[in-house]
Amino acid sequence: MTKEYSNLEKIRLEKVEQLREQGIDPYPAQSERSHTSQEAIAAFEGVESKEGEEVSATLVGRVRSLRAMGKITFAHIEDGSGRVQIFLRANDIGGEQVEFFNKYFDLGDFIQASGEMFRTRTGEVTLRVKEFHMLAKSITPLPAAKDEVVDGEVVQHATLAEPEVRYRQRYADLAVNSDVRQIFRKRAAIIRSLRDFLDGQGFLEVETPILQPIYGGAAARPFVTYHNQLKQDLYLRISFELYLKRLLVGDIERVYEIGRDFRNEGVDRTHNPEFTMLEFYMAYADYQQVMELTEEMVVYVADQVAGSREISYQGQVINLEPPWSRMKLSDGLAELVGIDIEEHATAESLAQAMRAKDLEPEPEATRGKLIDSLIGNFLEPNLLQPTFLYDYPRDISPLTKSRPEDASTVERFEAFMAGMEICNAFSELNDPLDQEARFQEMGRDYASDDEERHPMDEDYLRAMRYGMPPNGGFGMGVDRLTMLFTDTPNIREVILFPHLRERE
RNA sequence: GGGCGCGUAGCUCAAUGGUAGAGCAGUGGCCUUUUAAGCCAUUGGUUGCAGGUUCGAGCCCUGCCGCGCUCACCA
Repeated sequence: MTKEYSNLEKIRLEKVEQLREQGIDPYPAQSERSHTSQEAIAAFEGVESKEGEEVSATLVGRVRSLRAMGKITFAHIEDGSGRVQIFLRANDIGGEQVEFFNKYFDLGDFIQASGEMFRTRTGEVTLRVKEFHMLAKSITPLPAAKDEVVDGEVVQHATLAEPEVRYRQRYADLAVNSDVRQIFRKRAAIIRSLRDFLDGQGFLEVETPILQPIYGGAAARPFVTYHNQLKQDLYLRISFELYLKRLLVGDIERVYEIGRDFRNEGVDRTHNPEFTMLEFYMAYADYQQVMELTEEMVVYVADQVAGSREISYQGQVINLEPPWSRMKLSDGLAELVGIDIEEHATAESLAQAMRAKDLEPEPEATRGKLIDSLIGNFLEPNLLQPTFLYDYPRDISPLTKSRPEDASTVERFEAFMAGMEICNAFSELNDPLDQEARFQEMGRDYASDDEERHPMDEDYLRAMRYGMPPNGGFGMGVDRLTMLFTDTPNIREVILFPHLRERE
């Protein structure tokens, strides 16, 4: 397939040809810079008041605006540090050079320009260009029409808005929307601060297999692939849990991993087929201690990246200051749904109570799955301020320690804020006999073709039989945390290349 | 997967079923301190794709493709 060039592209291709005919390489390998644009501005402002001092600079960047006015031309170029105005004048470089610039430079081209910094009559620190050359010619016009600078802020007019194009052509989105670049800088800062925090707490960062012969650690459908030489199916991990806990058996007391999980499930505003997870496991801690560490960690991130413990998310102010609310799951459901799950020990009984409230329980669901649906439908959307919901039903928590005083519930919590689930944590089950029984229970409760069923992991049981210290574990969706801190309503805004259906 | 909505020039958007348009970008001019520069002129379209209804379809109908919102499943 050959590309059909648009009329605008054809004109620029012609310019490329003409440059080559003049012996000018439109894509040279060498470039130089003495200052970033902001460094050059700062350097000039530093010496501006001093007599006879000049700032010479060689700047590089992308041409973002062009104002040709006969014998002079103004333009803005943008580099990683920001924008700076450049000024070409026939008096300085001759009329032919100005004409050359006007003829061959388009919006989006990369340029290198050298000269002295000065301040224009209207007060903008600007590079008076002595020399310039093309660093890379842009063929396809960037989809930005016009920018305006108001009080140092770039205001964009009629900029790329179509979400489909923004996600499919993220490069154009980033090139044109500086606020999008800002989101991904913040994302990196969030991940860096999570690492800082955990490293500071004595956790060891590890990497465990993404291709797993047996998937586990969560209830989700996996992606399946095949290894040719081993002649076996492998699954892309749906969680890191079972591998990280094997490391506790290996006497690593505190361990974490930040990486990608893959779940073959629906795609929507808060779900991407691959997403970034943080899991940590902490020997000699239980879920109550993990709760406290969770608060500390999120507040640490807030201090580092937001500079405030109050953040604004989609018009809501969220106060991250510990301690967060703690709500026992059964109390929460009693209050918000009016059903006391402790009075309904079986799925049948609970389903009946739901029907009495005009709810439609899913027919084959277990008691735990019914409770889970009540959480998702009634609690989650209402939990705007940070809240720990704790003590979950046993049958949807097959890796979690039961509560000593009530074997039907387990020591597990999830944290919610802004109507979103942020993390999931528990006192990890370390009794190999109980664990084996749970795997068998799962086998009974789920149909044999239900891919969400936890497969029996014999090696994991063997590890546990060697002895696993009591420990608290934690998992958090990093993308969702990033959504909170960047005030974005869609997970695709915080993933550089989100999955869309393939086109053509 | 279901429901609702959207898809028009490079970008942002118009267009009662009746000649597909504007601003910006582009092209050609004028212009030596502009900054959404200005002024004059001007190019640019298989209206997502394929059918149908109609004298006539961007608009109405059907199917398909893609995206968004939403419900279901999930983190």
